[in-house]
Amino acid sequence: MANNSNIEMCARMILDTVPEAMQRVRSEMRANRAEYLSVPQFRAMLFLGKNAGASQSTVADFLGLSPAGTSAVIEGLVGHGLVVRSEVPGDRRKVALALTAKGRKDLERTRAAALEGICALIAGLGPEQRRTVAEALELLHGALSR
Amino acid sequence: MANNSNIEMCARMILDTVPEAMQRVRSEMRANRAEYLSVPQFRAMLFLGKNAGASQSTVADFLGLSPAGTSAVIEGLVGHGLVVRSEVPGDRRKVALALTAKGRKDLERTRAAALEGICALIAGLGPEQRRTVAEALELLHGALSR
DNA sequence: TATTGTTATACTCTATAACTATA
DNA sequence: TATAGTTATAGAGTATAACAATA
Repeated sequence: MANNSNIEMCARMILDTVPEAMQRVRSEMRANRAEYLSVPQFRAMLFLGKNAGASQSTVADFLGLSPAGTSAVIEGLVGHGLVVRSEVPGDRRKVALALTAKGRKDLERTRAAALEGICALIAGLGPEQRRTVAEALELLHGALSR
Repeated sequence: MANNSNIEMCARMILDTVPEAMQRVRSEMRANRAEYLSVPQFRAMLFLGKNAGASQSTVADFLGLSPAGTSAVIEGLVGHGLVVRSEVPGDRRKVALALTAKGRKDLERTRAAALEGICALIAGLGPEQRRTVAEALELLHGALSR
């Protein structure tokens, strides 16, 4: 019962705070020179920055989107010249995705701007409070990844 | 410099984890009988459940949306018969919003289902880990609300 | 048959701009 | 002039379903 209230309070905080934080992250991204990159597009680029040559279904898994949705997100990035699709020798169904030179440059800039904006949002927290937040988000990330 | 790395790591965790958590919250809501309520619509209803008679601009502040966007969200709720608009005596520009009886009933059901879904997501965490997460989200909520 | 990806469709989100009505 | 809200418009996000190509 104490256990029950514990887990429910945690769930309530997630329901209250995650959408709020998401709104702010999105606003920060738009405000800080990332006008033409949506959050899913940005996340796809972050993933491709670390996983060059990934297939579209791999990206879909990472983004948590349907194949159709992922296709649309990637299509936008290709349209902006940030990502290229190429064939995978050996399995002609698959598409290998990678950042272009422009994509890598823009990712770097956007990433720095987004981080700066988020730093501004949490500037009011003290060092150990930030440590608590970082630790908790790591826990949450682990729980959601399973 | 240690300070700098601390704040930047926290920002990086936010950028990594908040969108991921948002995806899962949305999926849970859709899966658990809340098919016809989007996250912003649900949040608006939660707010109106505690702030009956609120004006649309008050809801806009809470949601972090523009007046136009808020108008659209509310329009959807009115269309589903979950919210009613009424006049404010004394200032005929304003609109007072409130849940209908159906709205209150659906909110209760949706809220329970959403919490249950989120509880399932974090079931893998231990009690003190959940306490850390809840505490951190409270800190984050406080930081974002300023 | 199962997998990878696309196209079609539909509804919602989100923003900006222009507008009406009221204060 | 300033505020509350709506309408118009546009580009993304997100889902499902139907499809083509490949394995």
